[in-house]
Amino acid sequence: MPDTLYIVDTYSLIFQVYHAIRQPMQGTRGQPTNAIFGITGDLQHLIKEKQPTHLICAMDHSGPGERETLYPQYKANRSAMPDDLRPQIPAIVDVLNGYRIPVIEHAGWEADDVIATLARRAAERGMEVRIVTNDKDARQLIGPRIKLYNIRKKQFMDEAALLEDWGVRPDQVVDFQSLVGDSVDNVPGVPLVGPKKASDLLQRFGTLEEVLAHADEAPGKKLQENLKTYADQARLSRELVRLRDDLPLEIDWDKACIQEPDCRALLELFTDFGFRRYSDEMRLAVSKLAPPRPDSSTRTFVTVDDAEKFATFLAGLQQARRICFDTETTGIDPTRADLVGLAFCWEPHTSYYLPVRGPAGVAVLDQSEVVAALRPIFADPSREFINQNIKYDLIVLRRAGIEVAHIGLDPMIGDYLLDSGARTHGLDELAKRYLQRGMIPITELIGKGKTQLQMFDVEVERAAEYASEDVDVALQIADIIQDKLQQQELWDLYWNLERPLIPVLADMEWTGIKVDVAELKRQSADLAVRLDALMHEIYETAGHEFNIASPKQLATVLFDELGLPVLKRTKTGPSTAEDVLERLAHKHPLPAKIIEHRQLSKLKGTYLDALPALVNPETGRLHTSFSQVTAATGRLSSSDPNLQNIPIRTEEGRRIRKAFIPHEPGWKLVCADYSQIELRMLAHYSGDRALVDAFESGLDIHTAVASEVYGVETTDVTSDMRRVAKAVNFGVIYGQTSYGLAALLGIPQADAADFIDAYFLKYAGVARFIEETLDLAHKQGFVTTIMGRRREINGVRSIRPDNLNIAERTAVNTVMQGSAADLIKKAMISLHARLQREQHPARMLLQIHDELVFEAPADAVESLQCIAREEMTGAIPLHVPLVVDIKSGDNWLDAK
DNA sequence: TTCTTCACG
DNA sequence: ACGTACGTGAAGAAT
Repeated sequence: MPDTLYIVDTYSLIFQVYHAIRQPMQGTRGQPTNAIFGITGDLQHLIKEKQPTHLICAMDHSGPGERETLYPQYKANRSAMPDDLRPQIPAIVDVLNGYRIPVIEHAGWEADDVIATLARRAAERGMEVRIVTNDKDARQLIGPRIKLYNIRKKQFMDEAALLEDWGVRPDQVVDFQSLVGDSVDNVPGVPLVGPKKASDLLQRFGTLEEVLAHADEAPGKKLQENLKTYADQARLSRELVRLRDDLPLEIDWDKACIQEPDCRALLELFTDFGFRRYSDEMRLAVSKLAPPRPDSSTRTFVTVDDAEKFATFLAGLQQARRICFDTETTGIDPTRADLVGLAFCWEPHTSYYLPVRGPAGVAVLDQSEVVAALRPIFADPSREFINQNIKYDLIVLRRAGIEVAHIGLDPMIGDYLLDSGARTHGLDELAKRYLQRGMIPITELIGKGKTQLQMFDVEVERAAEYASEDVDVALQIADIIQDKLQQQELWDLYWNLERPLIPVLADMEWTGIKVDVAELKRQSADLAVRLDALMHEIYETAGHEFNIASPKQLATVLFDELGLPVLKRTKTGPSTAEDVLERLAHKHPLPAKIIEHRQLSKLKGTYLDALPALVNPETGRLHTSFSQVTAATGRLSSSDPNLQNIPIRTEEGRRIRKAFIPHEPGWKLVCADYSQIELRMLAHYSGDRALVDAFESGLDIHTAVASEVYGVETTDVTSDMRRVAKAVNFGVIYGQTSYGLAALLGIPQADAADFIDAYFLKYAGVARFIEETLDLAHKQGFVTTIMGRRREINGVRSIRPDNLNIAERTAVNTVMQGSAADLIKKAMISLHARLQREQHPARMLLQIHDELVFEAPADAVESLQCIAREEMTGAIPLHVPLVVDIKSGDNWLDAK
């Protein structure tokens, strides 16, 4: 492959994107950024998608050029640079520098001439050249190695494409333009000659001179006259249009090679411009620039591998009050992981590793002796234990027979509270951020992929080095994060909410939930039959077999073969998402069948077939993992398996819940749901009288809102009115647009807009709350939930058009979603404590954002309901009543 | 690894 | 010009 050079006509691109992005965009200091944003996107597209080996940006040099000397009116029709574009130019140069893309300009000549020169010289060196421009003048440069690239349409123009468009060869382009003229650049041309005539004439006579010489043979009297009268004007035009490709440029081709960008500089720029996504990407790139690992001689670690060393270690540990520890185990699922070793650190730079399992024949400690000796120390509430992701170790230790009484700071969770939007809160990441150092990657010990080893296969000394680094680093970082949490008034949130939640979640994960595997298999077999029949119907309807699960193949069938209209596109092609298929369903029988097939195969693949494989063979139950640090709003997330998205909305899906059952006969599942928790939060925050009243009245909230907005009695609210009101109620929480509401309800956008207006008129307090939230978000750069959780928000505009932008929707939604998350966490903690205190047999199993699932003996269900209702409704006093619906049953379906 | 789709609140 | 209601996780196809 020859080298490929992309030459960017930078100003051409700047004007394109400036005019393309009409929405006002502002950086953190209020400066306009739309063109910078557009250019950045274009550069990334070029670098990532086109993958050139070389890239150069050509820019006009300011000041009059030689063409003006030749023809003063040249480019006189070009409007001056807009005021909000000019200040963006230096910023764009900064971005180019950040990407280390050379900027080339040449006094007195335009970028076009620079481009022409670069293109010729590069082609002579054997490079493939692509010129990124919309400027028609550049078409004269097209050649065997030189093409134009239209970055907006993502299309190349070569000789063939040129012939198709203008009907001329590249060497005829100058003559073509001289005949036609160009009103934008104020190039005169010959009157009456447009693209079509110019093309005909040139095809017949070859060149401008020949056309002028044979003026008499041109069709039409007036045209013949014009060709004679304006001959000199055409010749002048030729001089204006013809580009110079012989500028005396000094080109350092090495500098034009694509280089690693200066990520730190770009991060700073993008942050200043308020480019959320780009700055996130850069932050990621910066974080990948691995800092050096400190010399291992700066810390010591002791491998405690005999009784004598163990005794010495224990004596030291006894003295320690604040202890960082970590477990090395046989796996990542704590409910089935066995101990391989334990690491401890209570003073910086000195740590200990206790191997209990190692490669064959290596001296290790006896696990039961270690456990027996450590048990009372972990159980001592006067000691504080800290660790990265301590919930994992709580479960591992419990499995090994150790309970941890007193938990201190988990740096992972602390970091999450400091910056809930950070991509990860892993220890290696924290080490980079807080200590500017790298760590031994686990893959260095056990490898990765298929050949991955077990921790106990690793030489004990190396395992010790790795494990002791972990605890040492975690302890140091814990101190730093603790300071930051205290400074930022987040300590209370950690200490009294997130920290006490850790053992609650550990308990829930440890307990797990029982599933009826036979029931899942029965349902799976049912669906297999239906899917098979459906598959054959689909093949028949389509006329041939194809992979129904492949959006790409499906798109070919729907849009190419059946000729159905493309209603929506994804980045890579026509969308086949459900809403699209739904709108196509009245045109053809296939889309409906696809929808059904998709739905059933989703249920089968994601739930019915996947869940049985995840049942822990030791416990016979499913043990999900709750993450406390994943959702930026403060919600929990659930994975491996995700038990927060078990189907409920369709009949077939709902049925899956029949397979979730209590772990013992005679027990029941109990579900306790907060009713309209986020809307109640909205009422609480806004204090809106009408909304608070609606909740106090105890009426169905959607009916109440419909009655208010439509101005009818609640008894006269139709189901359609309620449906609209319900959508708007959700819309307020999400930061709706009239477009979105209209699409959702299938009503005209104007109607949707009218309803939204009417809503905000009735609920003016809600409108005020949104305004205040946005003001605050803009001023302080973050929003806060009811318990003081913070989420950083970038990109809230100071001057807003009708709709909220993404950052603004996020800001408003986070206050409600996050506050609801705080509330249920608080409830979980007090509920858990109370069940324990009262020695209640019930166990909390799952949390699904506004719902808790328990299991309890049948005769304890009633008391559980009382306790749950009391603790949940009373978790945090609000300005509106909280309502909790509770049901019980023999399985999750019956308990909902 | 990334994209698309779809399950939930 | 682009996208279109917030927040998640998993599966399967394509790259």
